Amino acid sequence: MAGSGRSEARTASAGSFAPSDAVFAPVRSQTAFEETVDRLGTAIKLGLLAPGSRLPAERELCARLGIARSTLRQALTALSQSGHVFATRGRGGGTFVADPQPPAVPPSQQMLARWRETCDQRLAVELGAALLASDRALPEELDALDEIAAALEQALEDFAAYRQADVLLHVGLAEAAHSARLLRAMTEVQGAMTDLISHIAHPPEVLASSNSQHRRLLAAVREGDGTRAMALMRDHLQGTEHILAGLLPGG
Amino acid sequence: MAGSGRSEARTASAGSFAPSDAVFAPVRSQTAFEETVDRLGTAIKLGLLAPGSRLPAERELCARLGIARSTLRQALTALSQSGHVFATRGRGGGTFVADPQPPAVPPSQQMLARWRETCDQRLAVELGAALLASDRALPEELDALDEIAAALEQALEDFAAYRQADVLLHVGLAEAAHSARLLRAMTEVQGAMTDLISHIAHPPEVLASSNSQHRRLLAAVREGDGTRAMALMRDHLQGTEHILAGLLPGG
DNA sequence: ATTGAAGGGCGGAGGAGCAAACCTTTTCTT
DNA sequence: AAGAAAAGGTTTGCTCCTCCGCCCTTCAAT
Repeated sequence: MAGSGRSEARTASAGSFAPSDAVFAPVRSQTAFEETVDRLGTAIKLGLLAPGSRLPAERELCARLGIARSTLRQALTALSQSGHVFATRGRGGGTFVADPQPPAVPPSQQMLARWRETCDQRLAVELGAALLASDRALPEELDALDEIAAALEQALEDFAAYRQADVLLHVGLAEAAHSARLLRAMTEVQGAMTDLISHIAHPPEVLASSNSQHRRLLAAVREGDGTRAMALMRDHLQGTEHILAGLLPGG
Repeated sequence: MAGSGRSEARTASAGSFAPSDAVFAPVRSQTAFEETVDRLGTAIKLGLLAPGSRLPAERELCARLGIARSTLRQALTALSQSGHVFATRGRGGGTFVADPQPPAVPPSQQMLARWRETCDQRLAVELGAALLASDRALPEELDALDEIAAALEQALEDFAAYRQADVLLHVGLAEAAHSARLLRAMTEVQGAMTDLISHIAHPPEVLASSNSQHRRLLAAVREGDGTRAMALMRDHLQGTEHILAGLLPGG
């Protein structure tokens, strides 16, 4: 890059920082269409919108999303062509989440190349969620999380089902943190993680150990012990990272 | 909210979650123009681009940002009209960061209403940065951070200067975490925090105590003790939160 | 049979962004 | 002194995204 060592004369006073690379990195602005496909598609892939369930009517949904109906329809058309939703017409009809969901597509080269960044982002989001949930979670929210943890223990043999419940647990934790931004960040990063790991074999022993971590994590959150919750979360996430580091380049 | 208890018949299997509010929240995609003004404006307000320093030439900058030159010029025109940059023509000219920077504008109602969300986001980013930096920071990066901490201790009386060095410290920590996304998230959230707190009086005693936290935090990072770094960071951030909670509504 | 609620389909208006020129100013080189 | 080079400033036309409004088709409920 930078040809000759052209020293810029006067730089910032406090050291030789060069964060300009980050400041001048490409601005990538998604269109409303792309963003909508991402949002709905991720929610569906994560099981946040259950198979068979009905989406709000187009005229209502576009109002909620703050976009024009034609734009929403473009997104729905895309999701319908990829087999994630289907629509029926007439009164009582609507747009429904497809019941056998289409098979997941393998992650792109880009995704695989940036897997460590994704894990870093997840680390931040999950630590924040664990700490805030320890302070703010309501008893009924914790009960719901315990139920999900119980469901997880029944799903050691079926990774698709396991992953789905796992996502609900982590998203539920972010919900219990009562922070809308953290919740959105959590769904985004879980979507990226699902893309990364859904094609990887997970032996039942690994899942069982993961479950024990879930239990201890929820206990710490219930006690309001944020420090322990963060420590447990850290260990929990390192499991995934080690698996990925063993399988992907750039470890 | 939700008017009558309209039970949706069949929902997800594992509990009564309703994350649909988050899934169907408005998609608001910034334009390339807005995003560019934000990026450059924030970098300037945070002091990441030092007053008097020169931006890359328009033809180069628009290539780096991945936008058309006309779009970039719109952004530069906006920043020039707000007094953040100025341009000189001819060979050897260019676009420069204005030297006395224009006075900061008071935060908008929206900003003030969402201050807690901003703090939550900051918590996640800073915890992640602290932990990752403890694992990954290079000695020379830590030395640079120590220098900034030293500069901070000379600035107890001038909050503008203090805040600027403080930002450099936190952004530097994110840099030492070696995660591009975390770095960008850090600059974003520091920009939001600066908007929130720059109009608040900070007594020197508070800043002094903050400095002692900085020192202990950097020591923990240098030792690679991520757990302690996170605990110290947590305490450090709570200081700001308490101040804001005392002054702003919605505490 | 009628009605109402749903998806499906135009067509035009407005604006954002891009691309490729060309102009003007200033400084450096020859 | 002349010219080349490097910068910001300007103009034009095109494309694509998005919005808005209106109408059509389907089909269960009444």
